[in-house]
Amino acid sequence: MGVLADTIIQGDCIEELKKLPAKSVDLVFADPPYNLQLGGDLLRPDNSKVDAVDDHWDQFESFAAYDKFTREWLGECHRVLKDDGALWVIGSYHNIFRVGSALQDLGFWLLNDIVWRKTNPMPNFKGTRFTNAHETLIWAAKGRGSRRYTFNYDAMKMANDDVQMRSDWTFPLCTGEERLKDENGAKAHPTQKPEALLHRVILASTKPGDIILDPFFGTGTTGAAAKRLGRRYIGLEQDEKYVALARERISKIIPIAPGDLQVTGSKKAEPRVPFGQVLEAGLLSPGDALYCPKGERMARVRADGSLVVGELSGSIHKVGAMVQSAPACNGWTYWHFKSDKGLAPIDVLRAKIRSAMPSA
Amino acid sequence: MGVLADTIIQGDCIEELKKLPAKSVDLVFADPPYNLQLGGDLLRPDNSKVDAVDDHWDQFESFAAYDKFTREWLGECHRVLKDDGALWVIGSYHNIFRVGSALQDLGFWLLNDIVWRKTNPMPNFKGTRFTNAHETLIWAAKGRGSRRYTFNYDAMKMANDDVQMRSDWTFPLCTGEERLKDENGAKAHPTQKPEALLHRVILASTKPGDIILDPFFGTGTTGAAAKRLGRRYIGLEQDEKYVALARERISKIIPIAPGDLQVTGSKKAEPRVPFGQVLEAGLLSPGDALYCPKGERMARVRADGSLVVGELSGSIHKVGAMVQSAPACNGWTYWHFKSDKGLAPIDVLRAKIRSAMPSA
DNA sequence: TGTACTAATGAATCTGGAT
DNA sequence: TATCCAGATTCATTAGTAC
Repeated sequence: MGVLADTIIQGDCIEELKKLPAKSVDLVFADPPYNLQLGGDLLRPDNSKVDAVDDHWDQFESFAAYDKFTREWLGECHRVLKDDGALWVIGSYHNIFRVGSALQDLGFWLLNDIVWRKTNPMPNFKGTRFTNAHETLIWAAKGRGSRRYTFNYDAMKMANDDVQMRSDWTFPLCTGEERLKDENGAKAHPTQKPEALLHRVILASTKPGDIILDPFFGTGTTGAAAKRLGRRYIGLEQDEKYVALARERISKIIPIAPGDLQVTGSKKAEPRVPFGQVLEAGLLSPGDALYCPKGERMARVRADGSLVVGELSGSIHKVGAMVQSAPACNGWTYWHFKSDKGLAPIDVLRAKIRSAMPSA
Repeated sequence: MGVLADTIIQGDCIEELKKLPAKSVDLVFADPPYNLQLGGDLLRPDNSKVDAVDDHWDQFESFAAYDKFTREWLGECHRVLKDDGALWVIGSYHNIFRVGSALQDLGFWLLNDIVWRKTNPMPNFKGTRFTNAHETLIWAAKGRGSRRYTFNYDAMKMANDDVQMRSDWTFPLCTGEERLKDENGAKAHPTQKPEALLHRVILASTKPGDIILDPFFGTGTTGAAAKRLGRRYIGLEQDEKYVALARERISKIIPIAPGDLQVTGSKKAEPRVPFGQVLEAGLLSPGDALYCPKGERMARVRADGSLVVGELSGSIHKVGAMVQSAPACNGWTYWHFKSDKGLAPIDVLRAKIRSAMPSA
C-alpha cells in the first residue's frame, strides 16, 4: 500500500501533504478555514455576546492570499489521490466560491454540490439578512476522465426510503453530548462537524478499507466516522491540543461489525408550509378577501402573507385570534376563501402545496 | 429619473449594458447562461465548440473565456447599480463558483447564498450521482460599505409564519400552465424560472416602484413578477423570439392594486418619538415613577425626558443600560409605568402618540 | 419521578440616522 | 468621514434547576 493509515500527523497541512506518496489515498475530506471577515462583536437581543470564530488560522490578508493557500493544498491533494479517487470540501458563501473555482482550475471534475441544511442554525440577530441556515459541500472526482469514482447509489437510495438521495441533506448542528468540551466545559473546537454528516459522505463515496485523508483534521470527526464505518484514515492537524483530543476520541470508537452497516430511517414529518407560500404559488393574490367560517367577517390578504382587518394586521393566526378576541386561533381552518362551491378553508390550499413537496 | 423603465431591449447583453446610465437601477436579477461542459460538447460562451475536450488546456481556456464574459457583464452591472442597489444571480455548480468568485473580485459584498430546493427535480437517470435537486442564488450588495441595501425583513418573516426566512427556499419547477409553450407545444425556453421564486426575490429586496434590471431576460419571468408587484423592469435579451414572447406575456399581467402592495413594515421605519413627547402629551408627568419589568427598581421622570436613579441620570436607554450593567437597552420596553392593570411598558404610550400622528 | 421554567449557545462577513 | 446615540433584534435544542 505504501502509506501508513489510521494515523494523525501533527504539522503544517501543506508541508505534510507534500510528504505523502502520490496516488495513495481513496478519498479526501477537507474542512478548510472559511476566511470569515467579521466586523466587531455581535450581541444577541439579550445582550449576550456571540462566541465568534476569530482564530488566527481563519485570517487571511486578501482573497489572493486565500486563493494561493487553497490552490496549494488542493494541488497536493490532487497529487496524493488515486486516479479513481475523489474529494469533498465543505464551506460557506465566504469561501466556497473560491474553493469551487480552484477545483475546476486544477482539473477536478465536479460531481455534485451538496447542501447541508441545518435544522437549528444560529438566527440572524439583527434582522439584516436571511438566516444563514446551510453550508455547502462540493464532491469532485480527480479528473474528467475518471469515471470510476465510488458512489454507493443503492446504499444511499436505501438510506432515503427507497428514493434517490438528493443534493440537499438535513442534519442538526453538532451539539450536546457529541460536542467535545475542553477542561472548562467550553467547546473544544469552534467548528466541529456532526458525525452524521461524515457518516453519509463516507457511506456514499468509499468502500470498506478505503483510505480517507483529512488535511484539516481538527478534533477528528472524519477519523471517528471512518473508524466506525470500517474505513482507514490519515489526519493532518497543526494544533497539538486538537491532535490529542482526536486521538483520545477515536480510541473510544468501536467499529460497526461489517454486516451491521445499517442506516437509520428518516422520519417524515409533515412539511411546514408558511402562508406566504400560498401567495407565491399564486393560489391567492394580494388584495384577495378571506372570510370567517360563517362568512360575516372579512380580511384582506397582503403580498407578504399578512392579513388586514381594519386597523389590525398580522399573521393569519394572530388576526384570527384578534377578531374573535380569542387567545389563539388556527388561521388555516378559521379563514376561508371563495371558491366555485362556496367558502372553503385555506387549509385546502396548503394541502395543494404539500402534495407537490419532496418526501424528504 | 434618467432611465426608461418597463422596456425590453433586444441586443447583446454586454453592449446594451454599456449604454445604460451609471447608478440608475435598484436591483439586478440575472440568470446567466451556464452552458459550460454540459453533455458531450464543451461550448464557449459564444457557442463556439471547443475541440479537444479531453485536453486540460482547452478546459482551462473555456473557463477563462467564461470568466471573461462573466466579469464583463457583472462589471457593467456594478456600474449601472445605484450605490444602495443589490444584485441576484442564479446558477448551478457548473458556473456558480465562477460567478461567486467574480462577484467578490469585483468588490460586490455577498449577503447570502440562497438554495432553491426543487420539489420535483429531474432524477439522476443513470444512478451515478446524487439527484441534482437544487440551484444556488447569490445575493450581493454593491460594496462592503453599502449597508443601505433593501431588505424587507419583517415582510419575509411574516411570509414565513413569524419566524425568520432562512437561506433555503422550497419551490416546484416551472411546469404546467405557467410554462410558456412554442407553436408546437414544446417548452418555449429551456430554463424558464418559476414566478414564485422571483416573487420572493422582489418582495425581499425591493420597494414598490424600484427599477429591476434583468440582463438575461429570456421569456420575461422577472418582468412578469416585477409588473405584478408594482415594480418597474428593464430586460435585455438577444433572441427576438424570446423578446416577442416576453412582451406578450407581460402585457397580460394585471398589477396588484397599489394599496394591496403594502407589506409588514419594520419598526425602524416608524416615526421616531422622543420620550419627551410623552411628557408634552401629558401621558406622564415630571416626578412620576417608572419601574423595571419586575418592579423592584425605580426611576423618576424629569421634565426634559431624562430619568434619575440615585446618582445616575440620562436618557431612558442609557439609564436602563446602566442599572442593568448591560451594554445597551431599549428603554421603551424596559421601563414600565403603573396603570390600572398593573405595570405596563412605556412603549404603549409611544404607540398612543404614533396612532394620533398623521399617517404621512 | 415528572413537569415547568430558565439559561446557554451554535462557522455571523449582523444598525442607521443625525450631526 | 467620523462620532454619537436612539433603539431594534433570535430559533432550535440541550442542560440545569425548581417544584
